Amino acid sequence: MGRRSDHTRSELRELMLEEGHRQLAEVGLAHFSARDVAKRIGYSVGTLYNVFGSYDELMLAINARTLSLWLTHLRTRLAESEDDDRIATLVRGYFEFAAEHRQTWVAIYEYNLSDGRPAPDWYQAKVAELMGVVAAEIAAALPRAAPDHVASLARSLVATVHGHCVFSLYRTFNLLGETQPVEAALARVGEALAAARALGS
Amino acid sequence: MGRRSDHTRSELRELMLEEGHRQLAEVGLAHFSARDVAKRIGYSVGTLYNVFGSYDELMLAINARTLSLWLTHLRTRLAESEDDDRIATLVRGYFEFAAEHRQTWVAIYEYNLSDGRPAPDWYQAKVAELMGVVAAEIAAALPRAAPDHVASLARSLVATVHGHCVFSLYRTFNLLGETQPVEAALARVGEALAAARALGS
DNA sequence: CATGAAATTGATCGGTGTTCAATTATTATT
DNA sequence: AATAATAATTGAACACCGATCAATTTCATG
Repeated sequence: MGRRSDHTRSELRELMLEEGHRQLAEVGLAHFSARDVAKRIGYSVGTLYNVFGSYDELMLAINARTLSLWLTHLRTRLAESEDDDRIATLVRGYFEFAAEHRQTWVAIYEYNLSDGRPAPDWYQAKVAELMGVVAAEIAAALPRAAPDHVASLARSLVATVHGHCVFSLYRTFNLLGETQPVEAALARVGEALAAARALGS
Repeated sequence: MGRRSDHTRSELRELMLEEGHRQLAEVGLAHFSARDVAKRIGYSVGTLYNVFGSYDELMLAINARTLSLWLTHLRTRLAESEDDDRIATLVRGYFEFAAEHRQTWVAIYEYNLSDGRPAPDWYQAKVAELMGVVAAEIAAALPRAAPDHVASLARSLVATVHGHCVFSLYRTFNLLGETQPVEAALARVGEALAAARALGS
């Protein structure tokens, strides 16, 4: 009983993406199932494969959606923040989003494409957009720095914050003696910026 | 045709662990299969489950083995290094090991126990041992620092290096314009130590 | 040699991603 | 309006996976 005109192709895609994202947030990557996503919106597995082509493409689309949500989260925090330390706002925003969207955030990093292929350009562009937001704030914080240096420092600082965030969320590494990962990350970022300023002036 | 006396229980465990580690290194976590491990050493699935009890315990044991290898790698590098910057040696050792043992190293972080249970104490102790090696070098580098401060800084610096290492190994995040992650990590660690020294003196 | 305990097996279960012939629904053509 | 062509949808089938457990085989003990 096909319902060819119930939804257009793009409506169907949107339906699956929405349900897929909800599903991933609920059960986590380990228990995520494309079959279930299809079932929950009342279609069969075959239709999902007709729309997305493969599990990889579905997961990529879901992760891209998470990246978009993350981007708007960061931009909103920047816009509404009273704090004039915009980089600290970014760091806190990084942790906030990861904590609030644990499962979908983790999936961004834990899902690797089959046989280790790199992500397609459109996806990498989304990641670059996120990095761009950071780079812009770092450029503002270091007016005298060269663009190359800013980009490279942005990557390094994101890596720094990411490392702290990962260690705070993964229970496997929860060494006893709790730390304050956000404060530690802020300290490391602050030191790096101070060092860059000292060198650049 | 059971071969009850071919191997003792611990020999069997060692066999499975060895083959499991080799298998994981070859095919990666995504294609790793307990069935295959059993088959390759000439036993059936049931026997593997008789020895390890569950997939979780097998993976935990394999990851623990990777941690041990990592530990000896770091200690060896420290012992044989001509460089008097022992912390730089540690940082380079971190990257070296991750690059040389990609699949098994990634599994340490990507394998999460079922339903999110925390790792058992004996496993967390292994992780703590690794952290201890780092903490010892940081304590030596900051003679005037309080032990609490050293431990907390050690965690933060490991997180920093880890973040850089992850970004350098995950192809999904390979933003164009390659960086030198090792150098960046060394710079961040150096700045943090300099800041700690400036504060502590 | 007999017996009972321990080790080993592999069929079985419910699940996964993926494929694809068959069916159904829509559109185009006559 | 009837028919042909096209597109969408289905779900059974396949080859895997982790996990279970009754049946079998091995071995030490009496």
